[in-house]
Amino acid sequence: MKRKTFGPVTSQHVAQLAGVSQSAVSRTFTPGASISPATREKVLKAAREIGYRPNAIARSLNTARSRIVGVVMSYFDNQFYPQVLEALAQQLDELNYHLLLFVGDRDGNVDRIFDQIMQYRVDGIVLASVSLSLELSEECLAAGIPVVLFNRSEETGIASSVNTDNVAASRQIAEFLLAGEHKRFAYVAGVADSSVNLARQQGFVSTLEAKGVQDIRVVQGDYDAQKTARAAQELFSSSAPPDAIFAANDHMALTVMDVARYEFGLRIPEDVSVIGYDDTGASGWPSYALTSASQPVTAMVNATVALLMKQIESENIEPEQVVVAGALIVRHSARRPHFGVVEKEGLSLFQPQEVE
Amino acid sequence: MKRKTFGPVTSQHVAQLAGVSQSAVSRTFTPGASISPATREKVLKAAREIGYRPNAIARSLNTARSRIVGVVMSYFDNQFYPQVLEALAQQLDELNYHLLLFVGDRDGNVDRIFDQIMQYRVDGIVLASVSLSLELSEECLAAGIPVVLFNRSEETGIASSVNTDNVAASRQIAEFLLAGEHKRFAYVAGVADSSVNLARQQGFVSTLEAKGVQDIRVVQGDYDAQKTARAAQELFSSSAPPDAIFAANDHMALTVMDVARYEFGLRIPEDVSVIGYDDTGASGWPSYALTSASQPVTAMVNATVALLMKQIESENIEPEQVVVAGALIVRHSARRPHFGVVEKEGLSLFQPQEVE
DNA sequence: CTGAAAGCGCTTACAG
DNA sequence: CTGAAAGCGCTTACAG
Repeated sequence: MKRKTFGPVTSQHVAQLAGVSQSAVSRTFTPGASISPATREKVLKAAREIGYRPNAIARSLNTARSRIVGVVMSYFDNQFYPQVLEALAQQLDELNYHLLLFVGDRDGNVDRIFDQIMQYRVDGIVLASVSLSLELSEECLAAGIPVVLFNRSEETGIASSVNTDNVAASRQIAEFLLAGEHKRFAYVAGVADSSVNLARQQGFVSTLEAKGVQDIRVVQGDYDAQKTARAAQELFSSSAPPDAIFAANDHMALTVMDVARYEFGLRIPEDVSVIGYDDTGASGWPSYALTSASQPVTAMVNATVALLMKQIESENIEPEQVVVAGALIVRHSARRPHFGVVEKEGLSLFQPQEVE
Repeated sequence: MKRKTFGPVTSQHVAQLAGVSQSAVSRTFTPGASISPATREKVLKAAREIGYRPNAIARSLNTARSRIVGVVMSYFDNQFYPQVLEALAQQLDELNYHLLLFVGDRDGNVDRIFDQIMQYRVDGIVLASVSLSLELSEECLAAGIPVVLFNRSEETGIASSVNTDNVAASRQIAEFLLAGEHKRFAYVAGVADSSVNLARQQGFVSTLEAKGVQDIRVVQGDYDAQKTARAAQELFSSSAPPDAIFAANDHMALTVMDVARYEFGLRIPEDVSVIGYDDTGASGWPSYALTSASQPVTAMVNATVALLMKQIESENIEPEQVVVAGALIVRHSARRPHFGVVEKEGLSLFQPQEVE
């Protein structure tokens, strides 16, 4: 005697039990299909009785919609990404889409991931992986599947993307530090050719230079804790160590803080100010109290999902670059200037009067 | 003129181009199927030419294997889970399985998730969600789909599970604290009826009681940062505050440390020792240097995937409870005893000689 | 080794 | 509103 509960239950079984055609069963589970309340009820009852659920796989085969979106992500160490993933899963779920997760491996094996994505005929994909974004997005676009780049962009403007205004926010950080009367500046860079790193570095450095600051040091953290620690050590052991450091993201900024305090005995912000980018959970922990440019997860994910849905629905894919508004969240890791910091909803923000 | 690249490419198209039957195409993409090298080559060439990739959806329809495993997870704030997710995605990918992510929502809406899972005919599911594990696992088991509970278990032993030895590890924590000559103990509990919380509390409290310790305080942190902060405040503002606190996981332990230091000006470990469970990334950061019972992510995920595969392959599901070995990682958040701490591979572990 | 054909569980024109 | 039937893109006995 088999222990199997019932084996797979199909619409046929339900039809039989309800005494209707298989089409009728299908229709009662297809929103908007034409079906009388009476037969609908019969079907529903039968379905409940034998525990029937439409087979989504079979459905996608003829609708040519899988209702699956692929998410390519890596760098889970950076709390920003898990936060994004959680929000993405929830929002997608509300729209009855599902999330197939691909972890970009360090080898940057684009082809393999692309292959998998294509095989599952995902309806869309969001690329939030550090490295392999560009190639992958081109391939997907070429294959006609909607893509949105998350927290990254590419020059050609061929793909849609969602970002905060990296240049503007980094300029603001420079101004904040300048207003705090810092003298020796350093930038801890992420992976050198990542779009957000480029934008942040440019916004920061060019603003400082415009104000006549010289000798801005740039070291490579590459979004990696170990490399960042080494970069920080290099900075702090130099003859004229910086008194103001902007790290391209929070994860690196926290590492810089730890090195400063525990390896060099520096006080923050008395001896050195540190600012990050992301405003990720740990940045708010009192042990760090990191001043950081926020990337509003919910708003960014909202925009991403909206973009994706629009593209999935409309045939022709019109690329769109969305920029979500962030703010410079002021905490205690950087000396505060004497002006420009305002209180808002329990947070301190840097919002100097725009003068020009 | 349409801009579409080619539209969906099917095995039919390839067959035509290669001058073979559609079956032949199918066979060249089915490992182990009987096909001559010659026609295989023809097919591969044609496939490459028009960019063909087998449709995984269609395939699963007749193999009755989706090669998808569902992962139900929540509580992404706790870094342990993102770490697990990343490892899971990678290991599954190596076996050519895919990961469909479900985020258990706060409302504990089991039915909805179960519904989605069933609709996609996932081949297996891993439950790593705090709340809704039990009901969900029962439903899935009843439906005949392999389940493994991750970092949780249930009494009936009907479902497979992967855990560390929560009772033993918590007993060890008690002994460590005792050896450090602490006097007033407290336990910060997770969600009261979660299996791991129960086990940790029991291991900790019963060991202390056996040694004659009285007045062990238990407060509820519920795996929630806010509640944990309140619980810690309660602890520290009492007349005889504890000098030794074990929090059911690292995430809560870090919060306790922050409250102790920044709200009560306590020194750690001079005034109070704090120990956690998980040995999650942030615990190693110098700002915390949390002493914690480790949950080896890779080993646990290995075991999970192995269990899942075994169950997917064999028809009858033999539930199995796997216990992965952890260790008490000694850092600086708790006073060290004068014996029992050994150095191993750059880490300090608590390994007193077993006497009894 | 190979092809014709049935079938996986659905959706969706098409007639009625 | 309803059912019979074709078809989605594959896999897999079955004959040869």
